[in-house]
Amino acid sequence: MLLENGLTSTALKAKLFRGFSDNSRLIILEALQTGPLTVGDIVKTTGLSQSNISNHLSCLRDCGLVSVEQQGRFSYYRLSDERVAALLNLAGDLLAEVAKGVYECTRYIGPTKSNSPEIPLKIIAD
Amino acid sequence: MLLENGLTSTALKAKLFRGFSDNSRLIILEALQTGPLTVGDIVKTTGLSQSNISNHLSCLRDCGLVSVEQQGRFSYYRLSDERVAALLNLAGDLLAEVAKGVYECTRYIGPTKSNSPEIPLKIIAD
DNA sequence: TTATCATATCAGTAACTAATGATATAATGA
DNA sequence: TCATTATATCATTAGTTACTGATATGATAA
Repeated sequence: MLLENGLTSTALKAKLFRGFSDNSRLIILEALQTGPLTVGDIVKTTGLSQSNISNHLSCLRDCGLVSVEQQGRFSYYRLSDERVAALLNLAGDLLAEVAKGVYECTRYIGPTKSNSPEIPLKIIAD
Repeated sequence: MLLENGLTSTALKAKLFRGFSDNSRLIILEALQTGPLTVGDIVKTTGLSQSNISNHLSCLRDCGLVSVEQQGRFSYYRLSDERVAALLNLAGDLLAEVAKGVYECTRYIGPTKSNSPEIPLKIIAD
């Protein structure tokens, strides 16, 4: 389907998946699966820098994956819909049963610098 | 959870989502939702170049999202599991009802060169 | 007001990756 | 064998993007 702006629905879907495809964003989304959190809470639980988290939250908010509620100086973030969590869980199932190869995949979908282990990849399941 | 190689399950999940986060890969996956196709079939239906498609298929195959069956000179590719299609469909639901903002989002999750419309983005839903 | 706290914004940089074009491999048919 | 077909591989390049550090905004309290 071609939309009025020239983007196909497939291109939009790819953009949506990009929201989930970054390690830091995924860490944030999974932290929010436990319930609403302030930015400070997320800083504490994830160890990511404040500006990094704010940048990602801005992105996730614009895309509609999370929502915010202001309370004084605090911003409470939460997942905007239970289907966001459903997508995360379905991906977990895929990872466990279907997409085990992701573990060893270093082509295109390579580990980012911050996640690169010094030790070489090693298969722990057979 | 920290795995033996230093990768967390969250980092693995991010890698998995990257398989779905590229426009060309998604075009290929959605083409395969109609059934098994050869590389040549995918070239015809998508208009992408052969080497580009082969590169992406190699990636998708390594990760376990698609599987191949060789028949003579032809390689028949198909989605490896119905849950791959399920994830695509769930993303479609999210796009329609929750993540409408992706449409306008130009921060981080920006349109790639090949998908950039010359005309500016315009909201068609209110 | 002034200081402090919580969060947001932004430019610059380093790193990542998709696409191309050339080439390699491998199977089939003449 | 030689030509053709189908697919795979690979280096290069151009474009994308995550992170940092500095700064801005805005709310609360002293």
